[in-house]
Amino acid sequence: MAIIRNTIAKKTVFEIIQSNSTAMSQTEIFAKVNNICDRVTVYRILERLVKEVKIHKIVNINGVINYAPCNSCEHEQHVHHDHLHFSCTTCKKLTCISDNHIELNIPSNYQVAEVFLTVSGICPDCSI
Amino acid sequence: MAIIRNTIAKKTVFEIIQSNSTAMSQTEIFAKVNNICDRVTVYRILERLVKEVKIHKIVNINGVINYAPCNSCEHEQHVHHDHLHFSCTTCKKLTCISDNHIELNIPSNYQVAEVFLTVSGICPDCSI
DNA sequence: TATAATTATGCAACATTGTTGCGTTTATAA
DNA sequence: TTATAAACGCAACAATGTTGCATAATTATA
Repeated sequence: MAIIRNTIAKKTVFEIIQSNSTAMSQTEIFAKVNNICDRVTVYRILERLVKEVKIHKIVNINGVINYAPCNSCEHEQHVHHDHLHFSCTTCKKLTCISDNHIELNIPSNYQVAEVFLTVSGICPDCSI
Repeated sequence: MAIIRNTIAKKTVFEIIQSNSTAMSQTEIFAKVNNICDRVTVYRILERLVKEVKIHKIVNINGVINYAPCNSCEHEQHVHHDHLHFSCTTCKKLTCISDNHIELNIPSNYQVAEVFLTVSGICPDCSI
């Protein structure tokens, strides 16, 4: 029964993630917190926000971990975030696209937990 | 019109990737090359093999880049590798599962290049 | 065959991203 | 107001990936 504290740094980090239209990496987030806290603190805040299901992790196609708010999932009960992510090869931005129900053909001896679906290509902003 | 050389190190790296049932990270591959070359060379070989479409990159759910042979795609023409990857949360192994054709609902202003579909869970070997 | 051109390599150094330990500070509950 | 648990800063470390440059090896060409 850990007590959750809503510190200034945590609020700031969450607001930064929420106000951005695309998913953000720790580096991008840290660049926006204006040194109100240490970069290690940002890592720890992100960890906590993920645990509290306020944000979720998405791995970009280059291996960098990005974070996006869980807004679109709040009204539903699933924690799996099996929506689609679009990774722009030009601006490198990662965008969450509305839920996509997908049918998978996975052998029955595999126990499925989460589905990660990322599509790469060029986003509307970059295709002029 | 660069000339491609098939060096011992390159052959070895390719054979290691081909003979493994799951996708491998640079670290795992380097551990198997028995110091016949430097770790930087392994990185450069992997880069070349990807460019030559002999292997393909897959990002694991933890952000680590893995490499798998392009065998299953050779008889077809697509370079998109839009098959499914299974990422075991227990043994951390990444396995390529046979092609899965998936229907996506992506807004038309997004130009799709590649589809990355990774499912996490427990693989047959780990579910006893 | 000798030499030039190009590809591949090794090594060192660096960059980025993420983690851990520990002492200190701060917020919340009593 | 004080005790306690959560959050933080700092330093140090670890893993992964990159770059520059000199050298080695292979291929082309004279």
